Amino acid sequence: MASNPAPRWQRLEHDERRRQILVVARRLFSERSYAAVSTSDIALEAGVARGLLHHYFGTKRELYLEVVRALVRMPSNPVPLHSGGGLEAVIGESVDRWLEMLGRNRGTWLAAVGAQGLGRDVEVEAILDEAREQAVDRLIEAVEPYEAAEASDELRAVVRAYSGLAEAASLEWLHRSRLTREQVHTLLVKSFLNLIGDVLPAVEGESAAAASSAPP
Amino acid sequence: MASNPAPRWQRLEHDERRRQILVVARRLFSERSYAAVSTSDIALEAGVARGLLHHYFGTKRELYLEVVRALVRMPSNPVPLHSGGGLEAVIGESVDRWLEMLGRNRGTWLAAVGAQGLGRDVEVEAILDEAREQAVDRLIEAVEPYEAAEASDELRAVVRAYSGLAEAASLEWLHRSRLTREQVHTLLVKSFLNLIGDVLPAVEGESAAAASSAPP
DNA sequence: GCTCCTATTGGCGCTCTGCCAATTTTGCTA
DNA sequence: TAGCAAAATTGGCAGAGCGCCAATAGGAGC
Repeated sequence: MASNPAPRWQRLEHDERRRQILVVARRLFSERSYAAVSTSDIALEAGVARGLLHHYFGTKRELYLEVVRALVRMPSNPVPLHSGGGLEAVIGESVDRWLEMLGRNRGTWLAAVGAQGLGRDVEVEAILDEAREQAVDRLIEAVEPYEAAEASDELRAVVRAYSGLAEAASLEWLHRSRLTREQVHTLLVKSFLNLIGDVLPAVEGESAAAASSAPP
Repeated sequence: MASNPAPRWQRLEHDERRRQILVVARRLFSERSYAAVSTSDIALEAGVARGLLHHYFGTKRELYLEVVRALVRMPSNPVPLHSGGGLEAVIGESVDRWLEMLGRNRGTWLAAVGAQGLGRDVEVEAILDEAREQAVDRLIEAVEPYEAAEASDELRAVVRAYSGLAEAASLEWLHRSRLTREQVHTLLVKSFLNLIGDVLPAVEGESAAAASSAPP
């Protein structure tokens, strides 16, 4: 008898179990720092044995990097929608969509960009940097129709600087509450137009001056 | 007969030994991540026993926080010199001094602002945030003579956003090399003037509009 | 030269990570 | 429907790092 001993644990499909562990890890790593989260914590909350984490992800660090990769898939900068209208309209809409995304994913975004430590973690840095660079790409695509010249290194750098402004301004809204959403919107749109229309030409002028002074 | 057995170790004064350990820790924590640096590493390179670290700093984390505190004492944003002249001259000089500081402390600054991880480390965050807020204070002091109204929350927020722009732009110079020092200078000065002269009024207008629409 | 103060060492116990063999579950087949 | 084999899952072992504390050893003062 006892023909049906209740299974002590359930056997899940590879991807499903993997996803389940990632969800728990993502939450814990967003709440506390890397060092403050032990693999036992993750295993406990996921309801599995600690060894299973290593079966799926190899090391704790690999699991962590996987979480980071999943997190930065969320846009981290204003992403344009390719609609008609003038440059201001395009940028205004991009900023709007971005702010709406931030409002929905407040906690996650704060965890992704708000944390700063010391000591360069080249792998994490590379992941975050690539995500930001992609955001720059998309923003540049939106600007290109309105820019006579092709995308220069200077344009990329200026847009990248703008993304730093955008992140800091968004923190003022979500974290410090010194700006409203509407104010951030205004700040980002006007700043972008100024950067493209006024600052960028001056910066490119510097470069031309440097280049023309080099030859004899 | 061996009347002078050479001392196996030297006994240093409290502050001196503490400083010596901090120097080593600062270097290692700047090179690698927190987890990748063991207290044994630090003790070994400092030429002391591991237990001594705990005698001076309590825990590894305390030592780490001490290093962070020492690092952010370096200005992390353009700091104005209180000279005469117009707003543009003041800002130009501030930016210039800041870029010079960056050139001298390239590695240290990159370690301090370049590293981003995941998971909020509230203590580290607080230290870095306070340093940035102080930079905002000093920048505002420089602007105040040229601003009619007193320092508003909006002004603080806009300057804080500017510091995000400044950090990102500086990374373009020091890390990615897509901008020259002169270009960063131009970018920062013109952006600041635009932010204060053009963007800030618009942002403050938003606030007034919101306030006046609230009462019946 | 002796003594006392305290800087410094060395080692114990605990937790955490990485690894691997043993065990259990479950789909498939005869 | 019972048995088989593949794969998921567990549990425990070994090594490393951290926190702590009693014991030791410079070295300054008397």
